[in-house]
Amino acid sequence: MSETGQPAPSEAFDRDQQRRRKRLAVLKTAASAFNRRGFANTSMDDVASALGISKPALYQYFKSKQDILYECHLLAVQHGEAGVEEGQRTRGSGLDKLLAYVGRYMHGFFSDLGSCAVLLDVYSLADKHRAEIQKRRDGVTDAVEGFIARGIKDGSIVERDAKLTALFIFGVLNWMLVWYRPSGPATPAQIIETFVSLLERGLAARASVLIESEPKL
Amino acid sequence: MSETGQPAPSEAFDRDQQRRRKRLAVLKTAASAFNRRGFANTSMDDVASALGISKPALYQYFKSKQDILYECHLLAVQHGEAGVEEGQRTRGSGLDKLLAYVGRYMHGFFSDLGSCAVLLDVYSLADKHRAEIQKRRDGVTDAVEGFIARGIKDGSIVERDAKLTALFIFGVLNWMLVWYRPSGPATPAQIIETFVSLLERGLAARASVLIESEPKL
DNA sequence: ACCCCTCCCTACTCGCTAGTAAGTTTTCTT
DNA sequence: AAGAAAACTTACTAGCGAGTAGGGAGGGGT
Repeated sequence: MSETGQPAPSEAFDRDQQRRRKRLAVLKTAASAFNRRGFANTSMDDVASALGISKPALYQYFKSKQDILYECHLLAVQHGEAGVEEGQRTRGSGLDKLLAYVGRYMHGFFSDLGSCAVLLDVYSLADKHRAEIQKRRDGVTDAVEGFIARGIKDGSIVERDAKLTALFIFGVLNWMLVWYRPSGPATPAQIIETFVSLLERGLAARASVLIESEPKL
Repeated sequence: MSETGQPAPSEAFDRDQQRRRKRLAVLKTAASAFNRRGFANTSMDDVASALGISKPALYQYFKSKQDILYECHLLAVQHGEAGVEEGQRTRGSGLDKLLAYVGRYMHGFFSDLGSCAVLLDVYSLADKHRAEIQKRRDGVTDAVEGFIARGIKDGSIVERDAKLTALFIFGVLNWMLVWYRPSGPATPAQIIETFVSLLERGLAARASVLIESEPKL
């Protein structure tokens, strides 16, 4: 009926496809620069010349500089929320749920977006956007604290302040955005394995992980 | 001999003293704002009105906005270096040295400067200052990695990548600057205790800490 | 009483950059 | 081939904020 009648624009190089790819390239380039040098220290001209185009070309894909930042934050918070869902889905102790969250979040962070996400510079967002991001972040924080509180109750996590423990974990995770470069020496898999086991040993009430390595001497 | 002959300006209200106190107030106010909202989002007018004075008054104490940032970074890196010295002074395993570093750093962070330190926005520094700060930070990083490597060798730290482990720790420590408020619910002592024991358990080859809590069930 | 020094104010300048206007090249359609 | 739409360019505008000029108030020394 109301279909526009286009014969499914076929091939891999139709207009919209290209447009989306270019848009993503802008997002990635900008995010990388934002993470490296900071949002305010990155001009739109910087982003443009990094892509080999001129500034106004950027405005075909994003309404404003803040809009780019907003989408970066959206991606980051979506990964957080995906991690929370993973934790809720996971059957087991509070610790199991927590580690499921951490694993899912890190996996998302590394895989699908190089490092499009930004965490700092929330304040650079327009009030309306900032409120939304803050609220969704708070949701993630609450859920993670919930996993920890549950773990403390069920005995899988050694007794400790749930809020402080959450801040400990967020520190580890958020700092990745500052130092991680896809070109760096460590592979995502190594990073995930190291960090998860550091957290697991630090939190676990039972020293289950100790088994895997014989004591030296 | 070459003393200026002033009869030691006596009391608590001599000129220089007041000046230094005002200067410190500027530094603390600015640093707090920088940490909260970011360097670029904080105008000199903001800082001034937070102190109840006008912008040009600030320029009596600091040459430029960047100068304030530079001193914040100096304070931060000095605490890092003090931690490294503490670690080097400490006799014992690599783990002991590492934990001495962490403890000293956190203690310095909380006590003497509320939160004057800034870590992000290194890029907002002038090139010359940035180079210095980066270099000194690299020194701290190397030393911490050294503690970890030593701990891996002497068996006090469970085998793991020293660089990644250092990044894990720096994440925890650096993120404090973002969330810590002196007015917050947790006391510095609680935070130090919780974080140090989380790190110790995560890193230690022997589960020495387990002794302190009876297994539940 | 006078001067001078410190401190701080109001009222500017000037550079930098986000965003826009208007024209040009490219690319798809028919 | 013609024409229209999309993509991108150069050349601007406008506003924000760091830093400054220059003046005024207060206090301590002589």
